[in-house]
This record gives sequence, C-alpha cells and structure tokens, in this order.
Amino acid sequence: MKGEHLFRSKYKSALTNCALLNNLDEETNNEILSLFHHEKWPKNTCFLNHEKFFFHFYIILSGRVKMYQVEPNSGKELTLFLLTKSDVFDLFCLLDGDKHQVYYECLDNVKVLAAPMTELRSWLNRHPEHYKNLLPYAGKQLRSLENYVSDITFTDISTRLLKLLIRNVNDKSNTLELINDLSNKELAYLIGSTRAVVNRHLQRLKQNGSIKISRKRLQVKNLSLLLHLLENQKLANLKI
Amino acid sequence: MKGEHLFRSKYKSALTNCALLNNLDEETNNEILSLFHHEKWPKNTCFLNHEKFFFHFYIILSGRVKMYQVEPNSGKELTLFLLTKSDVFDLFCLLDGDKHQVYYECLDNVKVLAAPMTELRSWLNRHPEHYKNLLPYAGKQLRSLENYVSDITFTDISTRLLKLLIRNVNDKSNTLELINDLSNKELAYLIGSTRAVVNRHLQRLKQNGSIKISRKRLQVKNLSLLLHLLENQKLANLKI
DNA sequence: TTAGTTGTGCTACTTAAGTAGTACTATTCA
DNA sequence: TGAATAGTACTACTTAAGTAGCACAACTAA
Repeated sequence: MKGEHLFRSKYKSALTNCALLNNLDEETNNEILSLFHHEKWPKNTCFLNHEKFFFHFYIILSGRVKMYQVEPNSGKELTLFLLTKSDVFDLFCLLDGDKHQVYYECLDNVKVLAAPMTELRSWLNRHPEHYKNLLPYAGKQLRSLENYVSDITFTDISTRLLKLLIRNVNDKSNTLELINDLSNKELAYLIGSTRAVVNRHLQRLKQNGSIKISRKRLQVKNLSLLLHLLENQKLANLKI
Repeated sequence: MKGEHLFRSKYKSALTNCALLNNLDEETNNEILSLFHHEKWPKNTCFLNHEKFFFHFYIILSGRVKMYQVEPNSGKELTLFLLTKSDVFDLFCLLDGDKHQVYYECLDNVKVLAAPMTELRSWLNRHPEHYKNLLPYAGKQLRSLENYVSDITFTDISTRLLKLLIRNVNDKSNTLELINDLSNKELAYLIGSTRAVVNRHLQRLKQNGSIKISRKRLQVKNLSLLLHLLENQKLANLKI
C-alpha cells in the first residue's frame, strides 16, 4: 500500500485519530502504513472464525463493527464493544498473542486497513518506543469493560438503557448517534439484556415523550428529561 | 533501595514472576528496582483515596489486596480484582494517566514495593522497549474483565459460585486456595451478588457434600461433584 | 469477663427481569 | 407481486435474585 497516498486521502482523519499511529513523524507513519492493505466488508458480514484476528490486525476507516459473544448453550448474545472509525482490533490478540473468543459483525459497509499480525509485531519490536501508543488505548478498553461490570451489577435495565441513550447523544447536534438505527435486540445486547425487556422500557420513555421510536429508528426528543429520570433512579437507590 | 540485595532476598520469586520485570538483565533489573522502596500495610488497611495510586505504582511481594468499587447511593460493593504476589497496580493509571475510581483493601498483612509514578514513567520513556512487558499483563486484565461481563450476563449466581470455587482449587494439592478464608459477603462481592444469596447456594452445596463450611472457612470436599454440577447447569441452559 | 462486633443460617416476602406467545407491520428479495 | 423475514408492541406467566429481619455462634477488645 502506498502509505503517502493513503495518508492524504479521505481517510486521513481516521488515521490521525488512531491510537497506533499517534504522534508519528511522516516517515515512520508511511513505514507502518506500508504493512497494511485496504479491505472492504459489506454490511452484515459476520466473522465467526477467531483465527482471522489472530493472524491480522485491523484499523477501521469507516463503518461500525461490533465485537460480541454468544453463549453456546442458550444462544444468548452480548455486545462487548461497538467499534467505529479509528478503532483497532483485536487488541486482546495483539497484547498477549492468545486467541480471543469473540465474534465480529459489520453493522455498516466497512472499510478497514489490515496488516499481518507477525509483521506488525516485528515492526513494533524494531521500534519499541511505539508500544507506548498502545497503552492509553488499552487503558480505554479496560475502563470500558470495568464500567460494563459495575453497571451490570449495580444498576437495573432501565437505568442502563437511560445511560446508553444519554452517552450516545452528540453534545453539539443534540441528536442520538451511533445507536439510533439499531433494533431493540441490538440495543438489548449492548446492555446485557433481552429484546422484550428493552422494548418494555422504551415504551415507557416513549409515553413520557423523551424519545420517539419507529422501526429501527430511535430519536431522543428530550435529553434533559432523560437526565432527570436518571437522577431520580439514583435517588431511588438511596438507603434510608 | 538496594536492588541487588532485595533481588536475592526472600521475595525473589515475587519479582521474577512480575510482568514489569520480565526478561530483564541483572543491570536493568537493579536499575528499575532502585526506583522502588519497601512498604508494609497491615491487614484490613483500606485505601479510599484514588490519588494515592495516581502518584505511586505498586508491586505486591506478599499478601492479598482487593480492588473494589462501591455504588455511592446503595452502598453495594463489587470486587473487581483479587490481587496477589507479583501483581502490580494500578495498571489503569499507569496506562493512560487518568485517575481510577476504585478502592483498595488489604486482606492480609501485605508487603509491597512502591515507586513514584513519574519516575517509573520517565524510566520507561528512557527504556521504551520495556513497555512491551506491560502488554501481556494488560491483556490478562482485559480478559479477566471481559470474562466477568459475560459471566454476569450469561450465567446465574449458582453457576458463578461453582466457577469461582472450581477455578480456585489448586490442581496439585486439590484444595481451595486464595478464597478459602473469606466470609460469605466477600465471596458474594467476587461474583456480583449478595451475602444472603451466596449463603443460600453454599448451603445447597454443603447438603450434597461437595463443600464443607464453617466461620470464614471453606473447603472443597468433592471437586468432581462440583465439576459435574457445573456441567448440569450448562445443559439446563440448552434451548430445546 | 463481658459487651460489642462480625459472621452464619434461616424464613418470609417483593420485585425486576426473563420467557412464551401472538398479532400486526415494515421490509426484502425471488 | 407476493411470500418470507425481521422488527415491534403487547399480555400473561415464571422465577431467581434481592431484601428484611431475626436468632444464634464465634470471635475481639476493653
């Protein structure tokens, strides 16, 4: 891949925000990008083979990719990460060189850069100072998972749903992003619940006018009401 | 601290197994250890001030330290990690330089090595190849948290309790370790539940003879029965 | 020694979440 | 176009987990 060409291309913003490529001079940047090639994955593509991510490392240029698990006996699903532009995967494999028992699915048409894991590793070994770039990104994923654990154990579904909505409202446009075109089922998997239960809570939010829902479309109509409801739920937990 | 002296001391095994000090030549090893000093913390010491772990980094030489969170409204607790010999903390702070909203408590008399975070960081910046040592350890914590999330969402308390017991049975001695002297409350916090519920399930395991319990003492009497029960619970989840 | 604290074992009750099923609608694609 | 599929809204039911409370035992420290 011509690194220079690509760097000047329309995916520049995806690459400059990518943790792996942080603070590199142009020469180094081109050198590391030369390990990668372009791939396009159509919407709804599923990757069920863990080995794929053991042998290649990916950077998302555009589109959403969900990392998820399936409980083999019950068939229940759980979305661990909703990856998007500038995200990389699979960090687990890169960090410790073990297989990672998760699946991936494209929620949009996705463009990625792909590099053979061995080549990326040997490049990093030749330039160990760039290992440092991985650390804050690893920290972010650790915090995200820790937050997942405490949310699941401390708070009920309606609170988790409120939090999910609130944190995906864009500050500037004041509209729901990233998850606004997901089905109830996909929303449920993002907070470790089931379609029916999430629908039940969405109906209540619809009734009080804070959201508007239609088939695979979700709008936040009244963010301050959502924030208010979240506050109330916290107070309801107070031990007297 | 005299690195050479300490390295030959009785904590040698704690240090050689420590991720941060992996594969270092003796000189480098002494250099990094010179950043650390010795600290002793008595059993039951609590650290509720997040700043402490923002400014110092610790390696456990002996004793157990639990990393936990408290939900401020309800007062519910949750143990995130049960750290022990050779573990380091706080990795979250070291990786991304942000505060980490968790508490720490010593479950034993604990001995640690402590280094100022800034000095450790600047040493690592001078020797960036040693950043690499942190990666597999970060991977291990990521996997542990991911596993926590999927356990909580996929499996019920009795299954989580069975798994907790089984994974803490020492292969060689066939006895329960690490958690064998914890109260029901502490066991509950390790799997995101409550004392009463855990006790309920422990009573059932006692009745079938797989464990023996007394005040703050827990013994596994029949590991294969526990494994058998775990298998059965999985089958019970099968969708027909 | 004793008072206070902590841990245990139990009963009874409440509740949110999950499960099952069904009618209906929107979308897809052959 | 029309059949199949996917998504939604709803009711009724089940259940595990959480909650509250209490009696008692076992440590701990004044």
